[in-house]
Amino acid sequence: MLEEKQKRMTKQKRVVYEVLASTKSHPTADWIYQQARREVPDISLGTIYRNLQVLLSEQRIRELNYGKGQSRFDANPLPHYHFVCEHCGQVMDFPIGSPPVAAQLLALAPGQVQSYRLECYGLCRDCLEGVEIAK
Amino acid sequence: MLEEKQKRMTKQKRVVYEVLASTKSHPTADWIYQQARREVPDISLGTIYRNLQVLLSEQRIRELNYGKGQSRFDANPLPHYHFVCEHCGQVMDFPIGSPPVAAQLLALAPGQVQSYRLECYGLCRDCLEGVEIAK
DNA sequence: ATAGGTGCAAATGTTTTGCTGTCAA
DNA sequence: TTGACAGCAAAACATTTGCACCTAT
Repeated sequence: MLEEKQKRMTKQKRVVYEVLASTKSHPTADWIYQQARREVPDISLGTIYRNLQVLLSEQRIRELNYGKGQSRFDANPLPHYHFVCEHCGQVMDFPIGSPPVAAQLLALAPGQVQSYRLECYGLCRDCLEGVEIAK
Repeated sequence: MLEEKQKRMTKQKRVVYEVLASTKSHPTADWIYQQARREVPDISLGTIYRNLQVLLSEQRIRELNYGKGQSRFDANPLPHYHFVCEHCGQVMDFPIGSPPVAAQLLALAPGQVQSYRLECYGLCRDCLEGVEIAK
C-alpha cells in the first residue's frame, strides 16, 4: 500500500485553512491571500496556491470554477450544492441536508459516477427584491 | 426595448460554429482552431475566441470549465448533463431525454433558479473495463 | 540534521485586446 | 459606403515553478 508523502503543518498552511474555513463566501485565492497577510504579513501568493493544492489533495477543501476569472475555494468537502447569483455574483450553499440528486438519474451516466456537482444559476433573494422594486 | 447590436455572419464565425456542432467531444478553443484552419487556413486563435464569445452571447453554445487548463465548449445549448472521466479526461453527455433534476430539490435554492448544471465525475465504461482487467 | 516548505520573481498557459486593414450588408 | 470583423502580436491575467534560504520534525 502506498504511503502518503508526509506533510508538515506550517503556520502558512494553518492560516490558509483557517481563513477559508472561517467564511461562507467561497473566496478566491487572492481574497484568501489578503486575509492571510493579516496573520502572516510576508506570506506570498505562491504559498497560498501551493497550500490550496495540498489541502485539495488531502480532500479537506474543494475547488469551484466558473469559467471566468479566478477559481473559488470551499472548506466544505462534503457533497452539497451551490447557487450562483448572476446579478451580484455571490455564491451560496443550498441548506444543509438537501437531499441527494436522484440515484435513477445518476444511473443514466455513461460510466460509474464517483462524485458530482450541481450548480444553480439565477437571482438571489436580495437581487430578486431589487428587481421587483425597480419595476 | 434594447436592440441587440447587429452581428454579421462571416465565414470565420460560420466555421467556428460548424466545427463545434460537428463533434460530440466538447472541444477546447485550440482544438476548434486546428480544425477551423482546414477550412480557413489563416484564421487566428483570437478570432476563434471572439466568435465563441459571440456565440455564447447569442446562447447558441455553452462554455464548460473544469478548473484546470482550457475551457471546453458545447454546441448544445439545451439543458443536459455531463460525465467527466477522471481517467481518460473525456467529457460525455448523458443520454438525451434524461429527466430533469427534481423540482423539489431546486426549490431549496436560496434564490430563483434560472438554469443549472450537473457534472458527474467517475470512470467511463472503457476505463472501468481497463481497471477490471488490470486487477 | 535534513527533507519539505517558503518567499520571491520569473515562467507558463490561456484568453483578451489594440491596431490597422478588410469585407458583409 | 461603412462600421463590424479579421489577422497579428502584444498585453493581461491566473496559476505554477525554479531557486536559495528557512524551519518543523
